[in-house]
Amino acid sequence: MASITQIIDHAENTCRKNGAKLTEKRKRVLTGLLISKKALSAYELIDFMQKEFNESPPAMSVYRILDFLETENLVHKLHLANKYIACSHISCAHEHEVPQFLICDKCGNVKEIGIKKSLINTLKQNVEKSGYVLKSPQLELHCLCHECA
Amino acid sequence: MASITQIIDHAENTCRKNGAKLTEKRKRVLTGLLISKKALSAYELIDFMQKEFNESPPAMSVYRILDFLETENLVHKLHLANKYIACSHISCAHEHEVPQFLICDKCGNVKEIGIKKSLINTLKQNVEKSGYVLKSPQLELHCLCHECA
DNA sequence: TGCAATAATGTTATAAAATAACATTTTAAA
DNA sequence: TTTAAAATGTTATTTTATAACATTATTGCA
Ligand SMILES: [Zn+2]
Ligand SMILES: [Zn+2]
Ligand SMILES: [Zn+2]
Ligand SMILES: [Zn+2]
Repeated sequence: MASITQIIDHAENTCRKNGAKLTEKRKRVLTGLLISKKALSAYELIDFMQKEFNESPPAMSVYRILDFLETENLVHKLHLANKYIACSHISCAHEHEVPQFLICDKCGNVKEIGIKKSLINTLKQNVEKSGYVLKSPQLELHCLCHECA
Repeated sequence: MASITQIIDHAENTCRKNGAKLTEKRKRVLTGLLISKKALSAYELIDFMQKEFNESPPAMSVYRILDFLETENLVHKLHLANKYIACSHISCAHEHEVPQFLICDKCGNVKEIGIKKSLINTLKQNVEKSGYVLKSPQLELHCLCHECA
């Protein structure tokens, strides 16, 4: 398990390669999400940063920064509850798979797993059979985690 | 394709069987959702009813009524965007399957299809392999509809 | 029937989440 | 250095959701 500093360094390199800049403020927002074990809404993240770093960036900036981090594939947005979570593969070299999120409805813990190609194909086929085109097969499932089950 | 009146009558019977009451106001909210082809938020639904029926029930009541209709399986809530849509099987006699929603990201049209048992099992297995328990396999997928693709 | 108890709906206030419009600061190029 | 673009800040507003309490309607029963 890489340290936060290592993760941030790695993320900075990834951004640089994409011609994007991981600024100090962006780093701190990302650090917040990395430390938090749960997915957080923008406002929850601000509260969290206040407690952890004694720093509350304005909501607007946080929204923009989260958008940026999402574009760079450093965080994911869970539409299910409009919350964000740091990518589990944030320091991996491999291409990012389509993520599937297991969200514990009780304690809020989230686990990110990759979707099997075969499952994606099944989904795609189902969708096409209905005359639709699948844009993103990202799945977000209501679950209970090991502790809460 | 059953008429709205027929659907409402059928829904009323279903409710009665469950010991619940489909009141006039509940009927009108449901009618709104039935006429709308898209999933609507509570507030969008109020606007829609204002235009269609020249009637705007208070938001609080609409939220409560939507909760009721959801409990009775007459409408579904799409958590993806916190919107509601009338069930496609609202007049069917058969047991309701686990729904899978194809949501057109461009025009907002939603198609409700049933999930194959085998797909549900695959999902369940994936989840269990990760130490979680699947609470609800309802799927909400980002798609493009035939017209928008 | 008349009267409680319950259910359904209404009202008002407030909280929470998201976005819009514009200002300022910082950074990178020319 | 000057200028353009990018990043961030500020303020206001909109949208969504819930809480607390009031009123009305319905139902069961004395
Ligand atoms: Zn990821
Ligand atoms: Zn849990
Ligand atoms: Zn349905
Ligand atoms: Zn469409």
